[in-house]
Amino acid sequence: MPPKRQHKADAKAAAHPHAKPRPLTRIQREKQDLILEAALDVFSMHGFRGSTIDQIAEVAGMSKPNLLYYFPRKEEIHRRLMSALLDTWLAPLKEMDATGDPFPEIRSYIRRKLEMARDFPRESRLFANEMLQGAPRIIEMLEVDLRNLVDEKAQILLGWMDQGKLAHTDPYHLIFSIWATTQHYADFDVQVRAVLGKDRGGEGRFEDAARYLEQLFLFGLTPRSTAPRKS
Amino acid sequence: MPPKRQHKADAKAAAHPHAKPRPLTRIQREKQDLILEAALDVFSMHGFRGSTIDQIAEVAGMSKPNLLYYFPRKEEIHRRLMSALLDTWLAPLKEMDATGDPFPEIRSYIRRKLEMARDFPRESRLFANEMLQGAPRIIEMLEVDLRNLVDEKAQILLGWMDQGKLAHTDPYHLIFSIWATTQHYADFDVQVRAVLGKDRGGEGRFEDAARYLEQLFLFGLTPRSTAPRKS
DNA sequence: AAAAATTTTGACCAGTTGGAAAAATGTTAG
DNA sequence: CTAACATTTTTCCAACTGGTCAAAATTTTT
Repeated sequence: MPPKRQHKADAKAAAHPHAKPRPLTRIQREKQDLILEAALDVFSMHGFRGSTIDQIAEVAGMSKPNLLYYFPRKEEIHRRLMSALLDTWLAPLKEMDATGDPFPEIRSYIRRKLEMARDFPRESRLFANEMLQGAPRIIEMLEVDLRNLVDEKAQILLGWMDQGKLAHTDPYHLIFSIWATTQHYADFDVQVRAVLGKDRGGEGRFEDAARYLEQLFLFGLTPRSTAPRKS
Repeated sequence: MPPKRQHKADAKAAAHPHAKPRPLTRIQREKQDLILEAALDVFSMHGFRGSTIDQIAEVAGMSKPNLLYYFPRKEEIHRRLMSALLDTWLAPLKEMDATGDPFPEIRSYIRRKLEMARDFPRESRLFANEMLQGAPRIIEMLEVDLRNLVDEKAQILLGWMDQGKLAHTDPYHLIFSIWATTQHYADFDVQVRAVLGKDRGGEGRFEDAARYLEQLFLFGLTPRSTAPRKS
C-alpha cells in the first residue's frame, strides 16, 4: 500500500490520535489567521449560506484550493470563528462581580459591551447572523454555557435587589436589554448612521450612546424633580 | 412579426405604459401571496443571498418555473417584501403623538413594537438581515423617509423634555434603545429561549419583557427609595 | 362548446458552488 | 546537495444556481 498523500497539515496526527500533533509552522499560523480574518468579513455580512469560499479566498488574497488546503471545508472556518467568538463575547458578562456595587458593575458592563460593538462590529454581526438563522451551529452552547452564565449573573442581580441596592425587576430581561441596546450599534450600524446623518453619525455616536444608556439604566427616564406618575 | 408570447401577467400593460393595467385575477393574487409568504419564511432566515428560488418554491408548494411566472426575478420578490415591510415597520412610530403626554405615548409605542416582535418575528428578522448586509436595497429609504420620520419624532421628544415632562436626554438614542430592546425578542429569539429555558421561555416571556421594559423606561433602575448615586 | 387567455410543467442552459486530485514548486533538516 | 516535507497552482467535477422556453394543461370568455 503506497503511503497516502498528505493533503492536510495534520494528517499524520489524525492517523495516530495519541501522537503529539506537530506544532503549526509560521506560515500555517499566518495563513490561517489571514483566512479567518477574511472569513469574518464575508460571513458577518452575508451569513453562512450567503458566503462563498471563492469570496473568502479573494478577500484573503489566495486561490480557493489553497484556502481549502488550510481549512478542508467551509463549515470548518465558520466553526473556528464561532467558537473563538463565544469566549470573547461572554467575557464582559463574566467580569460582573457580586462583591462590587450594582451601579458601577452594570455601568462598566455596558461600557465594555459598547466598546465591543465599536471595535468588533464584524464579530457582533457574525453572532447576529447566526442568531437570525436559528443558531444551528451553537445552540447547545447557548443552552448550556450561556444559560449557566446568565443564571449565575441573574442570581447576583437578585441579590443586589434583595439588598435594596437595585430596583426590583426581572434580571434576565435586564441582561437582555443591555445586550440589545449595545449590540444594536454594531448590527444596525447602517440604520444608525442613516438616521443620525453625516454630522451626528461620526465616531461621536458611541459616546452619545454611552451617555444615554448610562442615564437610561442608572437613573431612568422619569424626571428627577417629578414624582413618578401613577398608572 | 409574430405577436410576442405573453409570458408575464402584465406584459400587455408594460407594452403600453399608459394603458390601464388589467386587474389581477383571483389566482394571481392568491399565488403571489402564497409566494410572498413562503419567501418571508426563507429570506428571513437566510438573507437574500443565502436563499434560493427552489427553496421558496418548495415552501410555497409549486415548481420553480411556476414561481418565476409570477415573479420573473428573485430580486422582485425581495423588493415586494421589503417595501411592504417598511410601511408596517414605521407605523407604530408614526402614531407617537405630540399632543399626548410622553409616558403614555412612549409606553404604548413600546407595547406596539413588542407586539410586532411577537406577532411578526419573520418580518423583524427580514429587516434585521437586510441591516446586517448593509441595507443595500433600502438604504435610500432609510436616509430619506426613516430619517425624516425620526427627526420629526425627536423634535416631539425634545419638546416634552423642554416642558419638563421627560428627562432631558438624547432623543435619537432613546428611539434606538426602544427599537433595540423590542426587536431583540424577535431577532434573538433562539438566544432568549435558550437562556430562559423551557419553563420561563414560553409565551409569557413577552409579558415579562413588557413589564420590565416599561419599568426600565418609565422609572429607571435607580431604587426609588434611594437618592441617585453620585459619579 | 369553441376560442382565447391564463397557468403549469418538463426539458434545458450557462454560470457558480463546494470540493477533489494531482502535479508543480518551495522550504528545510541532515 | 538532497530527500522529505510543506505549500501552491492547475485542472477538473458533480451538484446547485437563477433563469429561459416551448408545449401542455387548465381556466375564462365568448
